[in-house]
Amino acid sequence: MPEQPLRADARRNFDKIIKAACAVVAERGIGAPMELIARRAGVGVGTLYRRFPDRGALITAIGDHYIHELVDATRKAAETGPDAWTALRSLVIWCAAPGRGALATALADLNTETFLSTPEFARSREEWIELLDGLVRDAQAAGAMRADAGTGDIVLLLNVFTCHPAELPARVAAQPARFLHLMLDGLRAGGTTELPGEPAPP
Amino acid sequence: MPEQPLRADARRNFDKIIKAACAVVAERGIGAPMELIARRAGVGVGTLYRRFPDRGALITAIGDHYIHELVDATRKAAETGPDAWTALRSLVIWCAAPGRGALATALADLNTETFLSTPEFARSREEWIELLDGLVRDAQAAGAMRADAGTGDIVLLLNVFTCHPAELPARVAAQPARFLHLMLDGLRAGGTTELPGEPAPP
DNA sequence: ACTAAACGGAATTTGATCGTCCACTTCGGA
DNA sequence: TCCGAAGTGGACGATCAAATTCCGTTTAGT
Repeated sequence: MPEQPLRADARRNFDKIIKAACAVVAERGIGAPMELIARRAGVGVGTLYRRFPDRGALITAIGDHYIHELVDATRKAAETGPDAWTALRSLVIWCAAPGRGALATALADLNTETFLSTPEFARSREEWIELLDGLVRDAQAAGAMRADAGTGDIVLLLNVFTCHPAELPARVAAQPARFLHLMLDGLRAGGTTELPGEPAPP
Repeated sequence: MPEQPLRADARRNFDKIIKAACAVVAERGIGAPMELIARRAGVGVGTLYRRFPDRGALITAIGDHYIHELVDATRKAAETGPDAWTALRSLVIWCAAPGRGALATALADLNTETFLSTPEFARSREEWIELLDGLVRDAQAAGAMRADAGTGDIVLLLNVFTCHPAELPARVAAQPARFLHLMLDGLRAGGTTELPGEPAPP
């Protein structure tokens, strides 16, 4: 989101930095060393600091980037999937892709005072919840998803699934799909266990 | 595991330290500040260092403590549960109890060079796998558990579920049972999705 | 009552990360 | 082609958190 048009090379570096920062933050969390990020981007710390005055600015940029990607992916899934359940499933898989979920978890550590309270962020978030909610309702109406779980459950399930990869055994990281499917089956209609507690609100 | 008989008060502190260390490591991982552990145990850092020359020694002690608890819990579940599936289910729930799973994940970060390669540890681990394997086979033979998932899958599913609580949204931490049940249903016989990949070996 | 053992926590040491600064390089318009 | 603004990398000094040591004081146990 640079205000002034950047010079071509600077623009390139900006992108490289965001990308690297996403990866590194996913691996090491919000407090990852700035230098590590710079290195990963193939750039000097000086360059990093020129574009983002401090860690806060960088993290904000990452969060912004992430929420937009998320909304896009959700919308695309809704449009593409032959039916709501399929869309839901592919969205969940998208969210849990290596690094993506971890990034989300890391970002969740953010103080609420940060950009998480920005009206712009709030709007994106709401948009996302709404899309997701629509999918869930449709999937349930179609009888594909058990009625005793809600949108909030999905969000939480995702959170549960998405540890920092660094903390996962290699084999899980290597084929997360297998375990995701186990969980997804748990959500399908015809679940045999009565779930304890209340459906979590979004 | 003190060699020489300790003075009564020292023995008491030893236990308090192990307990506190388990809790703190579960919350903050392997690298948790030693002072935090000491404080949590209601003890000075000096005392902590008197008993455990360095962090390594403390972590080793914790790991040792944990693997034994795990084997015991598994054996007890096998003996108690009216059937294998019930035993399996209650064991999984035991493992994912607040703090327990997180401790396991934290310990998994350990370098293999550490005590994880101790013959004694290896033996305990094997014992555990064997017990678990027996339960899984029985549950599958009884038709209660889908045949396309194995012991290794359970171990990994547990790993997936057990992030550091510090990194989980409060609501997940507050009622993990709900999400566990979703996953457990995914494991029950009659799963509707063909799982990708191979059953993970233990 | 006496001594070896244990205690707590202040003080010191160590190591890591931050963010600044500046000499050098590159882009892109004239 | 040339020049200045914009951009770059990375060494450097300040800061800080945590590890570990040290020692005067307290306590268990005989």
